[in-house]
Amino acid sequence: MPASTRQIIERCRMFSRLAPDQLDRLVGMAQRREFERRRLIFRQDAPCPGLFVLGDGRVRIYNLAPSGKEHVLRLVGPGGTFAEVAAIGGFACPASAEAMQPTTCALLPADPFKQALTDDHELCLGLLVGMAMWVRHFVVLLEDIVLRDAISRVAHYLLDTAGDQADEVVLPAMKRHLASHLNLTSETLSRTLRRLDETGLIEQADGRHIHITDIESLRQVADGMFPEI
Amino acid sequence: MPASTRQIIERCRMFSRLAPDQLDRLVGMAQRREFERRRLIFRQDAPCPGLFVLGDGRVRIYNLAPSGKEHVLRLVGPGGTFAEVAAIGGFACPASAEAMQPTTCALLPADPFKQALTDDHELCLGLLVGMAMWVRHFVVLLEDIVLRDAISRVAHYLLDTAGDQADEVVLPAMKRHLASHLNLTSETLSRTLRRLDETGLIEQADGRHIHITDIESLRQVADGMFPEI
DNA sequence: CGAATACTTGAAATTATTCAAGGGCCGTGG
DNA sequence: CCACGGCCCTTGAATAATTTCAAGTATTCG
Repeated sequence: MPASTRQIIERCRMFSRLAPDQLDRLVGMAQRREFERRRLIFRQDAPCPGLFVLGDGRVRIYNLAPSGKEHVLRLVGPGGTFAEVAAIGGFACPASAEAMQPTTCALLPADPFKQALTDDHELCLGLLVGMAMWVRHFVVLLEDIVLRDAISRVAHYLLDTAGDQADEVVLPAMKRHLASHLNLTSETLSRTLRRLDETGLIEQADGRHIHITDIESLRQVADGMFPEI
Repeated sequence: MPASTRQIIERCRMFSRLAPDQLDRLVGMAQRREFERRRLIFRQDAPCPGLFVLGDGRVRIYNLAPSGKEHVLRLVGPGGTFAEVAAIGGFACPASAEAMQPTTCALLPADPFKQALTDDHELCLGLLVGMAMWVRHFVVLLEDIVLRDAISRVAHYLLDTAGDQADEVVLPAMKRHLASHLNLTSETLSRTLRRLDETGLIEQADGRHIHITDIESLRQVADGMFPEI
């Protein structure tokens, strides 16, 4: 059963602190948008249509270099948002977005949304805090790419994606997109996972599932100490 | 003549849209902080003391990997702010900060500043927009590092730093810090600048000053087309 | 002026990429 | 139900970009 536009907005983490009538206002301006698998949602440098709230499906935010190389900036899942920054700042989309699966979104158009921000202090405050969290996540990604080598990056990603308790990782995208996100080629990611598997730190069940078998050692690898065997 | 704490806050780009009484409130909570050259302002993972507004001097925001490698995340000049994100989000400093020159700041302590954000809608809105700009700049940096090779990165940095009209670049930090910012070693930066100089796209006057002699070609280099000579 | 630090340059080493080819999974259609 | 074609993933070998190491020169600060 597909989520209603209201449900999409209510379930969004960015809006979890809002009061009912504030939510109402957002629901009032929201436009429902559906995308089939592989459909382009918006293109880099196009005017930003507004803030997208993701209900079902998955979206890949990516950038293309003139050379043709692609970088996956974010992988957004249900409850997440995208194009927030461009919608708020009023500039063009800094990246492209594509639906990786059949996807349902609520679109909060840029102008009414900015008006709501101007009128509604709570909304503004909530978004500010939400954005701060987002920036931190982003800084971590940058530092990962710059300060860690391939194997540390992959180890850190697995630990981060598994969450605090779990030792089971479900990869949220094709490996070549994950690789691009971590600034690796898919070949390097493949080789790196094999090394981690061969040294007994993880087990690659099927293509999408990875089991962490030695979390302590994996943490050491993430911190730059690969145990020489 | 050193700027007063009030002047520091009035001249800050982030607060340029604020009305006088809103500025007053910030000035009221501000603490003046001075740092000598090379002095650590705060350390990565320490509790965030608040939002720093930079009056005079220069500050380097950087991160250290366990391996010892350093990455310069930002170079902040007069009128800029730092530690905004941690102050707003209420988490620990994601990086360290060091004064590169004798530096004067106004510190807006985290708790009163957050209170001001809660009370003052204009302030909140201004900061939200300011932060959106900052995120965009940051995304550009990440895409630079990931999608461009060394020579394109340097060319792009020079064009960006020169501004729209000017063809004169004044480097805001030691070359090894610039190199780290662009995720290069200082050796690679040195070699890259020499290549650009030898091909006649730039002229290295003295250590700190670079003159752009062929802006069109430099743009092409930034877009990944290095003219094979 | 002198010591410390920053910058440049060349040669060697290394990591990750590129190129090339084979294997595996999945959905479609017979 | 099985065969076919397409795409994704894996693996190995060769390549290339950047780093590291080492040494010398220039600059800056006290």
